Amino acid sequence: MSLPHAILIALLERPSSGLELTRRFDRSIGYFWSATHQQIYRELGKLEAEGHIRALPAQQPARGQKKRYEVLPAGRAELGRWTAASQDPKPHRDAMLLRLRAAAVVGTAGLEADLRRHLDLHRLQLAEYQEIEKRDFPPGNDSAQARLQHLVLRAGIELETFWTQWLAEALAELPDAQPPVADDRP
Amino acid sequence: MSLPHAILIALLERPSSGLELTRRFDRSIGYFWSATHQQIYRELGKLEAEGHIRALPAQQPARGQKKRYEVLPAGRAELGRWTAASQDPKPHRDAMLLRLRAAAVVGTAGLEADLRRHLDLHRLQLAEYQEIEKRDFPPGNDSAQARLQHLVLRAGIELETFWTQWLAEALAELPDAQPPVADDRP
DNA sequence: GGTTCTTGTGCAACTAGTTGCATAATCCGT
DNA sequence: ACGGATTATGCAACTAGTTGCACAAGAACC
Repeated sequence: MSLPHAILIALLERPSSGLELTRRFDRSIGYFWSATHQQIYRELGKLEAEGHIRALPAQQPARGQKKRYEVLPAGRAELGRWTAASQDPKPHRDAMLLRLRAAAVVGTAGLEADLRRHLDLHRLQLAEYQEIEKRDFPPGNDSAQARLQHLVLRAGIELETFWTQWLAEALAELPDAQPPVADDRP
Repeated sequence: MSLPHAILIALLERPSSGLELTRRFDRSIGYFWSATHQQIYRELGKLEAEGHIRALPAQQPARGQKKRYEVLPAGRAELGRWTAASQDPKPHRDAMLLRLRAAAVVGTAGLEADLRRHLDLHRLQLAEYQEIEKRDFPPGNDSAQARLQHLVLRAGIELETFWTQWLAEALAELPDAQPPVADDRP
């Protein structure tokens, strides 16, 4: 039940319209809490009804018109409450690990292509994170806020690093597969 | 849509009743695909209706009676098909990362206790994985099946290792928190 | 020999997330 | 000005997962 809170964070960082939020969920926020535009619009409606956000006054509040939202004090309070509240870690579900375990029983036939594809996807994501790190977190900026944001980004970097290494190992385990192409970026 | 396949894997590894499956989902399989007993019973019903599994003939098929299931050829075929099919990686959602990002905006007050609690939980899980590794994968066993299973377990170990390190770093970032107690197991 | 505890099975309702489509406004070439 | 592409907003139906409870059978209590 965290989508509303993800939206509150995004809106606190910058008031936005539904579409702008959607774009930002495709980038930064979405890296660890993804959402589609349909979910976002639905949630914006609820958050407005609850008095946590409000639409900035616009010319005509009609369909197909941009509507920008900002967070109200009640919304900021709710976010603070949620952040501090104790929450159990959600159980993971990872289909690729499951498929490897299935492969131990029914064989590895047909797995190689998808392992390779996932490896490429994770390498791409890792490169994107490293790009962001270079751009937004040059050494020397040590404000508390920047350090926290950097910490979150580093989680992304380290997780993607893990997956690229693990998938490369998995490919090496396949009986008749070529070893994965080395990642020869600098 | 992978719960039915997780169940097929478990049943191929060993035919079981609903409750036995539930227990195994609390341990091994559940480490990367969790499920409650309600989900499992529902899915067993569907899998039986589809002809993927069948109940081993029992004395009285009454309520409150153990019923053991085994996988039929159609079920094994379906699992093979699913394992080889291309699947997009699911977008991640991690509430703790989201909370840290929220903390960058609304402050870190109240976070410390839960960070510490999660750190303990991950350390516990890591210890459990390492125990399993020591018990089930002594050096020298290099059958293809064992290597694949070990690979999956190592993913769990490395992910938990990452989280314990990351959470310790996060605690170190909190303004007025003590550093996390060192993990002084051997 | 009734009571309560534990084990095993299951339904129903709810919540969160996904997929597919609908609609309005605006921009842009002709 | 007209007609199609793009931008922006949104509803509805579906799927997957969670929560809460119900009920039957046997064990164990005493």
